Amino acid sequence: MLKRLTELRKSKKWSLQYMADRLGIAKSTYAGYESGYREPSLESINKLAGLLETSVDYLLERTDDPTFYSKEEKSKITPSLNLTDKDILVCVELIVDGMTLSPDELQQFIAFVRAKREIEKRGH
Amino acid sequence: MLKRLTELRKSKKWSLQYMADRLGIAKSTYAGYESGYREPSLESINKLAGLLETSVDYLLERTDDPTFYSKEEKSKITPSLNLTDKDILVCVELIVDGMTLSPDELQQFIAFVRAKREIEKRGH
DNA sequence: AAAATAATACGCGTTACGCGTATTTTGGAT
DNA sequence: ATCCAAAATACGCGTAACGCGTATTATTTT
Repeated sequence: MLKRLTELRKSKKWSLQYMADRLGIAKSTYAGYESGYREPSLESINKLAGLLETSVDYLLERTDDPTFYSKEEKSKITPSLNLTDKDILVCVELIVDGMTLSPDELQQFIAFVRAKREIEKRGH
Repeated sequence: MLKRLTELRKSKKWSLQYMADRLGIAKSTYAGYESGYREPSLESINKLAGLLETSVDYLLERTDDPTFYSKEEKSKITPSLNLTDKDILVCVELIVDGMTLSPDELQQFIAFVRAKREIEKRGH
């Protein structure tokens, strides 16, 4: 039914005609998306998310968070830790069973992961 | 072309048949998605993102971040990480040699640390 | 090497997408 | 309140393409 299409379009005070023009489709076609009479193609839903500045997942109600970060923005805010960085423990505390991980343990862990991945590779 | 469908499916070592069964469609139909011969419906792409534990936006290449998490899960992020929390990877990406750590790898690591600590204890 | 499982290719019937157009509704100006 | 234009909703039709079954080819397993 894509009711969020309607919500977002109205919040921006855009008309069906305007939306249709931006997408390059007929007004009746776009109207069908909002009413649930028709389903947009993947390409169209992709454009729609861009136009409305949100995620496809929000339009499909897989999430309630309407914000969407571009590829560049994402890399700034997504918490991702490079464990191979030997100074990582200076910035963040890693805990197992309530006890802080020592630098030695981290080193051993990395060696462990590398060995395991090598074995898995050969397995193919 | 949805090449990420292929990537994620293979990384989980699932067959076309298995994917088709999980989605409730024919194998040839699903194969069409990966090859680009067919396009999945919104319902199917939604299920696919769920199955492959990622976002629709990632499947459609609107983002390069494969992780998908809800608002509540996001709020778990803190400067100190409890690796024993089985949902930790939902919030934070851990990287070794440029490759994201899988849940399996983290679990094995925790078991590894516990065993090592147990041995050290006996040494006293 | 044979058997089994997985992946790719193709033809066909039917769904439903997208369009144009017509009708109804809304909102602003007089 | 009335008129009018713009916006929204409804509907019929042609056809693109979806989904299926099945056949063929490739890959893995025993």
